Amino acid sequence: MNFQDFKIQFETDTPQIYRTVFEENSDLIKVKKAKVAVPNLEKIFTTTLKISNRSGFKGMNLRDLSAETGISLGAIYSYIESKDRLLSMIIQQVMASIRVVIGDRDKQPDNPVDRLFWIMCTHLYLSEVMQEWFFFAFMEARSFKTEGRNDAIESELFTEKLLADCLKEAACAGQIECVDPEAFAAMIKPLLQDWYLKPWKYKRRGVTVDEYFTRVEKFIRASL
Amino acid sequence: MNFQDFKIQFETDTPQIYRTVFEENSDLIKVKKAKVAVPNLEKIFTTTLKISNRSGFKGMNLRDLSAETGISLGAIYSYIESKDRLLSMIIQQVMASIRVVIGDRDKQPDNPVDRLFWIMCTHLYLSEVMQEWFFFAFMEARSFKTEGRNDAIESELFTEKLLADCLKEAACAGQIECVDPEAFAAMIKPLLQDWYLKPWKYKRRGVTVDEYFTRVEKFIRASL
DNA sequence: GTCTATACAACGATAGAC
DNA sequence: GTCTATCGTTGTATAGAC
Repeated sequence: MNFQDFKIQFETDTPQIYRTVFEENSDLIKVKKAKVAVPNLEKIFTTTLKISNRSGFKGMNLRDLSAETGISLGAIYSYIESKDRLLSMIIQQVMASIRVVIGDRDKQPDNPVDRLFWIMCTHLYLSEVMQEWFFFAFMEARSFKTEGRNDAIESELFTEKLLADCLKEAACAGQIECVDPEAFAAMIKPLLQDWYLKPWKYKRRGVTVDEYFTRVEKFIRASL
Repeated sequence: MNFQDFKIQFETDTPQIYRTVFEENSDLIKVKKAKVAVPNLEKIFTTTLKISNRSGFKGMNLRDLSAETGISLGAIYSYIESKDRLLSMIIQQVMASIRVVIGDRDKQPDNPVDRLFWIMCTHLYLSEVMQEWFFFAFMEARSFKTEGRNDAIESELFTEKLLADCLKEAACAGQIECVDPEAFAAMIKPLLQDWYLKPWKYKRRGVTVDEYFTRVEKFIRASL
């Protein structure tokens, strides 16, 4: 599977990420008609990501959000409970997406080495499709208070654990040599993160996701 | 050289990083006695880093800074021109430190492969000694307006270029095989950054800088 | 459901006494 | 040099008309 296939499948599988947001937060969203609410939620979320990724979530004020979405300040509060709640909604959505897409057992290959690279590849593809979301979650996770913070740490370790498990299993089966799977997994993670943390670098150099994956794969295989 | 040696040398070479700050900004710092100003600058800077790295620079307010430093709000303005200026002073200081310590031609080994690992090791050590500074610079660089932003990008690419140059030179000399030095250098960088971006992870697992360097070195050598 | 107008709190920054 | 008190602005959030 290449990125194009993934993108098409992602867009059909999850026709509206904003419909999910709408349904899961129906208690605090005052606008009840999906046909009205969903497009406005999309505007609010995408604009929040756009402004925040430029100057930080704390640096974005709701008047700017109102101006750029074209939705009045008062109306915005029909869609969000508070600014803080908007933050946690976004981060929760990112963590849920990772769990669903990368953690999907049905699609994971059985062979541990294949699974390792499947996870890496899928993570890269997902972070490309949701680049602004991933960037946002990484940058703003620390602003979370106590409970949310632990979730964020859990999430960081979730992918890493999946990777480490593949390495352990492959090492046991004698497919590869890997003395410290946990340490090795910890080195793969930042390579995946670089893709969504510095998109400007790779765009500037004209590197595509598929090319980037090939690089990382080659790099990793050399050490196994 | 191990980390202990580096740390001792760093602390004697740069007796007070805050004296440098004091001297280079004497035009806007209203307090003229070094004996008074330097310790207060230290309080202001270290506390800013502490609070900001918890909740972001925009999330820190000057009343909290005043409370935690024990310096009154009014007095703080004898040391900084504005909050924005405080931000840029910190980031400039980080970039200057990188240039001085990692860019020091006199200490760099001549052999390109040795130089590659010297740069990696020195970068790791410096980022350990100045962890809070590095973390801050990474997280807050985007808040910079126009001019400062370019500096931050320059700085990100500075280390990468040094690494790429080593790889090119080593490849030409036939010491290693490396088809795309630029791409390879771009993969080393995030491995160095992970050390100061997620210190909690490595502390929790009891991994030291020296151990981390050994891991990364082994990892890189396998691909050369 | 969406708007304008406004309440109220928090923040950066300054004035002026000591 | 350092303090307290305060100004003026900006920001989140709500009220109430349409």
